[in-house]
This record gives sequence, C-alpha cells and structure tokens, in this order.
Amino acid sequence: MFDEPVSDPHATGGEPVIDSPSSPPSAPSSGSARAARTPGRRPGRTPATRAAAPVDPVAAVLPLDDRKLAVLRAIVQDYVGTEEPVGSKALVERHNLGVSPATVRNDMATLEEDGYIQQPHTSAGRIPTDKGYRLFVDRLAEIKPMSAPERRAIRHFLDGAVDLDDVVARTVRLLAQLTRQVAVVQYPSLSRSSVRHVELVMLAPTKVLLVLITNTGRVEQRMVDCPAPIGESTLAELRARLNARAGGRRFPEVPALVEDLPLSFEPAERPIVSTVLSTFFESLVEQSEERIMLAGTANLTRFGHDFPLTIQPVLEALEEQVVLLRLLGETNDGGMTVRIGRENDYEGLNSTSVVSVGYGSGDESVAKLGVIGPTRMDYPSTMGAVRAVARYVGQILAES
Amino acid sequence: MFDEPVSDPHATGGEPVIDSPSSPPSAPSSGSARAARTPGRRPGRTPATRAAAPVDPVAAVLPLDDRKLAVLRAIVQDYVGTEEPVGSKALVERHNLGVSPATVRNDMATLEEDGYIQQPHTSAGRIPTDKGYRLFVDRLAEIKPMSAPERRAIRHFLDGAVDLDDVVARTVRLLAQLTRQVAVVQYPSLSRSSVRHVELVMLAPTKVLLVLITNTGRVEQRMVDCPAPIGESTLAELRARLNARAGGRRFPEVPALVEDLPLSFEPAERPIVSTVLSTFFESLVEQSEERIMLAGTANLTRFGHDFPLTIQPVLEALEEQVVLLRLLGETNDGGMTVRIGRENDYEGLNSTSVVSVGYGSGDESVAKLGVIGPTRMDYPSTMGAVRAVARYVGQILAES
DNA sequence: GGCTGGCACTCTGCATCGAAGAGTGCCAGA
DNA sequence: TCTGGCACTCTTCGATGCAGAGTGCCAGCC
Repeated sequence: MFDEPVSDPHATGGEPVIDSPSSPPSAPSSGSARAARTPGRRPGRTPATRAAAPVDPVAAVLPLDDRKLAVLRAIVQDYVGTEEPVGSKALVERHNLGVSPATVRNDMATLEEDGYIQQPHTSAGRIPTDKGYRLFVDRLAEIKPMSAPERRAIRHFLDGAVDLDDVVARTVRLLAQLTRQVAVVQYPSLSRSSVRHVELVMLAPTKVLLVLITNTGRVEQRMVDCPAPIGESTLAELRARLNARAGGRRFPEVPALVEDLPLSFEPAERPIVSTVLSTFFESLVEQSEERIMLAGTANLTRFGHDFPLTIQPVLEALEEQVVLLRLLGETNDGGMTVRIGRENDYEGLNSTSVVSVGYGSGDESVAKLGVIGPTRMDYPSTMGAVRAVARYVGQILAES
Repeated sequence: MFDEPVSDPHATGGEPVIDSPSSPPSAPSSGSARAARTPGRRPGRTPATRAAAPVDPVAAVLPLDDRKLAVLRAIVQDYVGTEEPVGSKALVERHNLGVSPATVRNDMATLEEDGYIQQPHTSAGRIPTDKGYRLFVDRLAEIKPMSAPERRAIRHFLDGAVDLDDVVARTVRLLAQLTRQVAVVQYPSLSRSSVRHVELVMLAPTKVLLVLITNTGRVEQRMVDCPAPIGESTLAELRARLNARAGGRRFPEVPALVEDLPLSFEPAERPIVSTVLSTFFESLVEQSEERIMLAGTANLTRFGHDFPLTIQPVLEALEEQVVLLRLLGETNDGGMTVRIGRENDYEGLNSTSVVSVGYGSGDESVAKLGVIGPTRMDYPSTMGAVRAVARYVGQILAES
C-alpha cells in the first residue's frame, strides 16, 4: 500500500515543518523551499538533484524507486511496532505490497547495500539504520496530527497552570505522557525575552537582592555583595533608572542601554552601582541563562532488550544540564528538528533520537522543547505531539 | 573478627543518631534514650526487654548470642560487597569466625527461622532480609565517618555556591557522587524559615507580583490578580506594613500577625489588600511549600540483576514530587532515619532503602535530605556521607 | 549442651546437542 | 523484471548432563 505521496510528503497534511540538523539554510533541493532536507553529509539526495551530480559513490547507485521506498517505510513501521527484525515474508503479508517475498528480498538487498537497513545477523530480518530512519523522516513520514480530544486534553491540562514554573512543569509531564518518552522543556530563554521589571531589595547594608522579571513571567534572582554600604535612596534611584531604561527592552540590548548609568551617580557611589550592574549582566545572562525541566525518565525502561547498556549513558546525559541545553540548542530555529542516533554529537545519546522544536509566545521562539527516545520511535506520532504541545505552550505564554 | 562492640554500637565512634521510623518516642528500650530502636512491629527486641514479655512467638526464640549476631553482620557485609548469596564456607574463610562452617550453618538456620536471612533457593547461600538489615543497622553497624580529605572536598565543593539554588544543586550532586546512589534534597522549608523581606511589584494595574525572601535565601514569587486596580501608594504602604509586621518572624506565625492589616486601609482598598494577603498565604504556604531536587538517577543502573523490574517503579517514584516529599517527611526530626525495604510506605520503593536526615542553619532542621538506594547498600558509609553532607550544608546556610 | 567432620542431597549454572523455524541469497524460468 | 524453488545459515528453545556450591542432618567428640 502506497497511500501517501513520496515526492512531497507534506502535500496532503500538516505543514512542512521538518528540518534536518545542519542542513544549509540555502539551496532548497526540492519544490518547496521549506520541504524536508537531507542532512549535509549526504547532499543532493532528492529527486530534483539526484541525477545531476553524483557526488557520493553510494548516492550514485541510488535511483530508489517507489517500491523500494515503500519497502523501507514498511520496514520502519513494522520494526517500530514489533521491535523485531522484519523479514520479507512478513512484510508482504502485512503490507500487501503486490509483489512476492522474493522481489522484496531483492529490494531489501539494494536497501542494505545503500545503508538504509541492516541485518543483525545473517539470515535474520532487517532493521533500519540511522540513515534509514533519516530517509523515513525526511521523505516517507508525515507528521501525525493530534486528534481533537487529544488537543482538548492538552489545552485543558495546560490551562490550569498558575505561573511559569507550573506551565513548564505541566508541559514536560504532558509531553512525556503523550509520547511515552523522556521530555525536555527549556525555560523561556532570557536572551530572547524582554525586561518587564527589575527590583532591588536591600537585605543588609552591603547586600542587595536583585530580582528580574521577564515578559514571559520568568523570575530570576541574584545576591549582590557590594564593596561598600549602599544608601536606600541610591538604591531607589538606581531601581528607577534601571527600569526606565531597560523596561520593555529585549535582553541583549540592555547592557548597551545602561552601561553609562554609573556616570549619573555621585563618584563615591559609582563602584557600587557598577557592581550591581555587572552582577546583573554576568550572573543573569551568563550563568543562569538557561534552565531546563525533565520528565518521563521512567519511560526509559521501555527502551530495548539490551537494557542496562543503553540506559546508563542516557541517564547520565540527562543529568547534565549542559548536554541537554546543547541538545536543544541545536534545534533549528525555523521548524522541527529530528536528530537520529549518531547524528547526536553526545556519545551517550548515539542510540537515541531527539525530536525538538522551538516554542514562543508570539511568532518567534523563546525557547525549545523536545523529547528523547530510542531511534526506534514512532516518528510521526512523536513529532505530532511535540508540535502540538509547543503550539499550545506558546499560546498559554502569549495569554499570560 | 569481632572488632566492634555489639551491645552498644555507639560506644566507640559517632554519636547515636540512628532512629528507626515509627519508633514510639517514649519507651527507650536500651541504655541510651537516643540509641537505636527497633520498629514498632517487633516490640521488645532488645536485651533489656527480651526476657520479660515474649509478646511475639518468634521473638521468644530469640536469645541471639553474640556469634549469631556476628554471623549476621558478616552476611550483610559480604552480601553488600558481592551481591551474591553467601554460604557458610565462604563466610568462615573471609571472616575467620573461629568456628567451623557446620557451626555457622546451625547459626544460619536459627537466623533464618527468626527471619533475619533467607535463601533464594534451596541450597544456595543466604541473603539478609529487610528484618536482617534492620537489626544490622540498629545494633551492628556503626556510622562510618568521612575521612579528612573527603570532608575537605565536601566543604570545598559546597563553598563555591553562589546562591541557594546553587547550594541545593551542589548538595544533591555531591551526595549522589559520594554515595553512588540517588540523592534527594529538599529546599529549606518555608514553614520553618522566617521572613526576611516581602516585595510587591506592580506589573499592571491589577497585577501584582509578590516576591518573598526567606532567611535561608529562598525566593518565591507569585502573581496576584487583583479585583480592582491598586494604587502605587497603597502598594508601598502595604509593602511597608507587611515587612514591619512579618519581617524576621517564622512563617507559621505570620498569618496571625497580619490578618488585621486590611482594616488599616481605606474600606475601598480592603478587598484588594485581602486578595494580596490571601495569595500570600495560600499560594506560598500551601502550594509551593516544598521543593525538591534530585540527582544520581544514573546510579540506578547499578541496582541489581533483575533490572528493569526493579528500576521502573523506582524511576516512577522519583518523578513524583509528592512521593519524595512524603518520603523525606517521614524523617525523624531528631536524627538520621533509615527505612528499609518494605518499611517504605510507597510500594515502588519496597526494594529500596532510604537514608535521610534533617539539616538546618542553626541547631534545628529546616529541611531534609537523603539518598535512595538498594536495600543491599553499604549502610555505614551511606549514613556517614549523608550525615556529613547534612552538617556542611547546615554550616553553609548558617553563614550566608 | 555445643561444636565438628562427614556425607548425601538438592539446586543452579553452564555447556552441549539437536530440532525447528525464520530468513536469506541465488538461480532458473516465465 | 518478477517469481517460485531450493539450499544454506543462524537463532531459539528445550532437553540433557555435568560440575560446583551449599545445605541439612547425623554421629561423635569435648
């Protein structure tokens, strides 16, 4: 059965939101500039260019005809469902492809030569390789939209949130539940937010608490140790000027806007003001720039048979905020990003796939979210869930 | 080798800080009122009372002599080390107990009858039961103090923290590393902290951001939707009065101290003031009362052979803040609490042990921390690490 | 009464073996 | 280009057998 167009998988349903990682923003290779692209390593793997310049010797072999693609898709679907290598006979039975097992076997041999599938052992069925999944995601899969009840449930669940922490917490849990995988949600990034209010609270003569509130509702605080006692009036003035200049501005602009502030104070007070300001920038911008929330680690137990070996490095990766941040950081700004297996830079995640996307209150993204699962995941559904959740979080943020 | 006193394991080294869960606060059963007690289910299991009233038919059998206790201890130690059932021959070889394997076998038979050890299969070695671990922890084990370099490392690591979040974050990671288990740290509880400062920030005419700073450096914020626009001057006045009355007070006292505040405002403003105040109490006290941080989940992979079955429910438990909070909540205020296997109320943790203790800036605890590991854990070392970390965090908090 | 050596017994763990089944690759023919 | 057939490979599973570890019990000794 070949019920979806292969040449442009996005023609029928959802918008084309798939971006492969590290695909060059230029050089649209197929009809639509926003259509799926193959990763940089295998350039020119699309109908439009495949005949033109056979850069890669493997790629040169490659007039993968429709049936072979259908076979690959069937293999991916079956393997994702059963977790077992799929053989030619079973494939023909389950997908009535209209040809005999022998023919499918020939196709499989081709697909294996080209590196899309592989055999765990001689005379076992085939399983998709990372490259196979890549092709599946890029050209064969269609993002599966959420059903109406699912959408309602998402909406309802997120609507109950009382503050930003709660929004993020609910979002991760929701995402983990929907996808039955590990979910990761980044807090709205400071660098993409704007300043709503800056508050300075004196706790002791030389101790000031700096509280920053962003337009996304995020609140950050930091203790400042002043070199000398600071007067309440100075503090009030600094607060007023800081808010006047920075209020409403995007974060990256702020330093330039307030750097001359110390000059407007008495010389004696300038060092103090400078200290407060530098803490403001350094600590808030650099240190706690990014926060992340995680849920669904229990889903890791459904990973596979070779359990402890796979799960340990993944758990370790999940403990490292840095790794997660970099992971999400690689999300393409435009659309959904899928990184499959070894496409992930971090070694511990070499047998996982990461589906991530930006979300935001307006039309641009303020942070990323995503899920981490086995390469052997149900990509269409996962991508659908990730996309849907990202949209609703964006809406919620825009409302509050 | 029988190098530590059995009758009172606390005579030589560390203070008696072990408390069994659910042990009645009254009825000290041995010499020291703070000495280890056995859980309620098995009353009267101590030298002082064992001959008096044989309540329990099993307990009646029980003049466990010193050698049997030594055998039990040896079994626990060996099993913890090897993860394999330990037999009589190996026991005699490794611990030169001064008797023959046959004798040890007889002792083992007794210990098994009494429920302290069990055989996985006929003619396999013995492994300790929960009850066996309980006895070990209560009477045979001594908390192993940290070495000087370890203490220095702890101190050094925690000293680098820049704010409360950082202190807590460093603490969990440290604890997880030291014990090689899952670590849990509760944020300093609001109900045991005092108010350092309350800040009210107007974000919109009817939106006020309430920021609360505690003496432990914890900062909580909450959005308040006012029923009517609130004036800047009213807000300033409310802020001043709130701080005047609540500043420095313990949290539980605060409601009573400020409940009449609305009356000191114009009648028109009272509803607004009331709204702010009620958010102050309800949200802060009830909802986000407790926060928890977690680390070391990757250590779960070292749990045991029967892997996925054990780890899944544990991971699920760890995802539930509520479960963790209740877990820590059961920590005895006085000293260290060890809950072994089925002593844990939560079913998913029935094959784990939880070692927890309170920590605080002064002499009383403001929150709890602990680790979760397999019942087959090295209790002396784990307890030593937990105790040491708790002390240092307390010191750090007291300083800042 | 408690400890010990000896002995028979049980059970696991491991390797070996063989049969069954699934799947492949290749070839000749339509 | 597809198909049916066939030989071959390799995994899986159960049965079998053997070695090793550990026990329980008993009779004898101190």
